[in-house]
Amino acid sequence: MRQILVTSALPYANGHIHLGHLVEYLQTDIWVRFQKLVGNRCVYVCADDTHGTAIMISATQQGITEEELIARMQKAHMADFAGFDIEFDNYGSTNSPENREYCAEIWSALRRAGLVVEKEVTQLYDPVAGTFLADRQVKGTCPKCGAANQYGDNCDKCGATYSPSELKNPVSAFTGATPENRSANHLFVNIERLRDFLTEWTQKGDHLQPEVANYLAGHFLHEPLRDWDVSRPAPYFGFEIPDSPGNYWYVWFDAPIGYMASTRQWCDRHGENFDDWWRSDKTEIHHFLGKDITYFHTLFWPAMLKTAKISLPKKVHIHGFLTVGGEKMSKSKGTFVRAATYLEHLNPAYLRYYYASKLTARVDDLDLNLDEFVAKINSDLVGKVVNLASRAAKFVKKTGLSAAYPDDGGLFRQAAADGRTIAEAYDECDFNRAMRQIMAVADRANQYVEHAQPWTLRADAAQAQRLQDVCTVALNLFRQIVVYLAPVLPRLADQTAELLNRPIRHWDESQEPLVGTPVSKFTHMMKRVEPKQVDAMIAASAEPEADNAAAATFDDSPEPLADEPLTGVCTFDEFAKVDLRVARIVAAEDVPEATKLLHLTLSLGGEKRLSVFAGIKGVYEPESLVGRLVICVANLAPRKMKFGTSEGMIAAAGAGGKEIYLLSPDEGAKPGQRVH
RNA sequence: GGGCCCGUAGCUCAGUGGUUAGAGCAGGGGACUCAUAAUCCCUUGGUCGGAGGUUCGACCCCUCCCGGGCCUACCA
Repeated sequence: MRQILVTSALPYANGHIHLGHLVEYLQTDIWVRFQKLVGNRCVYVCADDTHGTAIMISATQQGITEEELIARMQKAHMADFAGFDIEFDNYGSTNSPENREYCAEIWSALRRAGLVVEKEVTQLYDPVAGTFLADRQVKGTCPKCGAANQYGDNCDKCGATYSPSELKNPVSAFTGATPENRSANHLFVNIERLRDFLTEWTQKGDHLQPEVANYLAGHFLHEPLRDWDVSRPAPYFGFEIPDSPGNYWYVWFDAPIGYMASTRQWCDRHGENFDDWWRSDKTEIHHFLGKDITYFHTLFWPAMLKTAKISLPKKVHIHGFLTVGGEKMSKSKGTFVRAATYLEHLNPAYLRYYYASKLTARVDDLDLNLDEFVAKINSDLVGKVVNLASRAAKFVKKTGLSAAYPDDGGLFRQAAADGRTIAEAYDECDFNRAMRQIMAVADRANQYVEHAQPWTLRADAAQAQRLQDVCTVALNLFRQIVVYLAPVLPRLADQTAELLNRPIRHWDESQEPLVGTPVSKFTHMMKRVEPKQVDAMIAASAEPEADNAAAATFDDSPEPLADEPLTGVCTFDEFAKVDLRVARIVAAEDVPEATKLLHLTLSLGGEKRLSVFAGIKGVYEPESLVGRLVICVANLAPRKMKFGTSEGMIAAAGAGGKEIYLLSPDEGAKPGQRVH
């Protein structure tokens, strides 16, 4: 039995999980579930990556503390992962005491090894945000062609390159302030001194995919490795460096250490010894990550681990990016789909299978083609796999499976033997190959049913035994397929366990046929995907194209959002409970005894009226309201008030007091229409 | 500006320095009706992005070009 520790890259706490992230978490989760299913001891840890300038600035813009921001985002991330059946053994945060502890430990090892050097760095500084800026965080007018709103390093329009100080009208991308030059001392790690080790480790021992090893050899290791800048001056959201007050560890220093910190939390919860997992040959460590962060994990991270005498990863599995319809994900096209949005429209099993069917052990990008997505789910999962149970189960509902496994022409044995190559494909992360082989088993099973014609057998009472046998074969082949698919489709495995009254706990359940068990009533295990559902998801994800030039001229204050920060995620179902309607105010009268209330009568068209008390007295005159359209909550539970019962609520923005702004629909809206 | 990856049938992808380049889906024809318009049988379809080169021989090696995606820009 292998003992395996698995990580996925830590998602940054500055944004929500989207379909691109899920390539990695699903790939990892499938691999982990496979390892657990075959009986290996496997622990899967992850955490939110919470430090850095971007978090600091976001928090300021939202008017909340960094801690609040990262706590909210962690909650959202964990909900998204759970929604996709991604099961971490521990999900931590880089802003944890455990992480600080391991950062200090590795840091002192780097110091002891004499690898830390100090150098002065001159950088652009944003005096308003009070923070240093990378070149990319400065924008201005291109000095060559005059194109507006270009980054501080080169021009997208004419391709010219320059330094940020050459930009005309340079501004901070965060605050719009004019940046200035400032110098500060930074701490660097001299990894050139570990060149021999890094060359050996990256080029030998199968720790990396071949293309990754080649890339490193050609791109980094052919020249002296530059010192790695691992500190940032205050203010910075992160951990202050103990022996360098006023300096903080750069987010990329403490992020991978978060793998250890998260493991530590798991160990503490389970009475495990941390050193058995990170300082022992008996544990294999596997990292899964995207190609953009290759060098952090294949040069700096091994260098840190080596120096601190901590276990090196056995394998770093690097994957490509997600494209949708062959293109980069786009917010304006609606292909930048958040995990939460997907879950409102589609079953997570669909995406799990689709990605599995496309993932290989290589670094290639993965394309999500939406038409193919629909076709593949309907054809493979519903048409081939679930169909097997669907066409056989009801014939044996009364009898259960045969007492002895009948002659099936060697089909079960063949598929059992296929389990070995399927398992190999899983273990090598070649899920595409595994899925192809599993579907081949499903094809053979459908051919078998076609040939055996249970629908003919059932018409002849003398063939009852034969009918039961045929269905026993069909259901066993189905179950075998479900075992093979269990890492990808855990819910299907559970449903199958219920149908056949036998849990699926181990890969080896695919090796012996199941006989003599009762068969439960068959219910649909997975619905076909309707293209309409996919369209709805894309429509829900589409954001109008932001015109950068125009956006720059708006100068909306961040205060309203800061005063009332965004609330937690609301699912579509929750939102759908609120029935918002267009309504016409047909009567409005003062309530003399009340200080804030007006009594409004709303028409939803036809005879439908709602009597509503609204707290807008003194802001709107009753006469001016009659005839206008508003948006109301039409299904709000009626509420008894001092002056009568209020049957709804009209929607308005503003802080209250004199600041109340009723919402109006655009022209053409009709009373009674629902707001979606 | 530097670099990486990809470009094989309509779509998504396998594939090996060597006989007639494969699969799934889609398309066409037929069968069946147990099943979520599912299944089964047969079948159309590719000058392997383009141009050179190496080789007895290249889709697979080299060069250049074109197209697509991505990373990075001296805090790699």
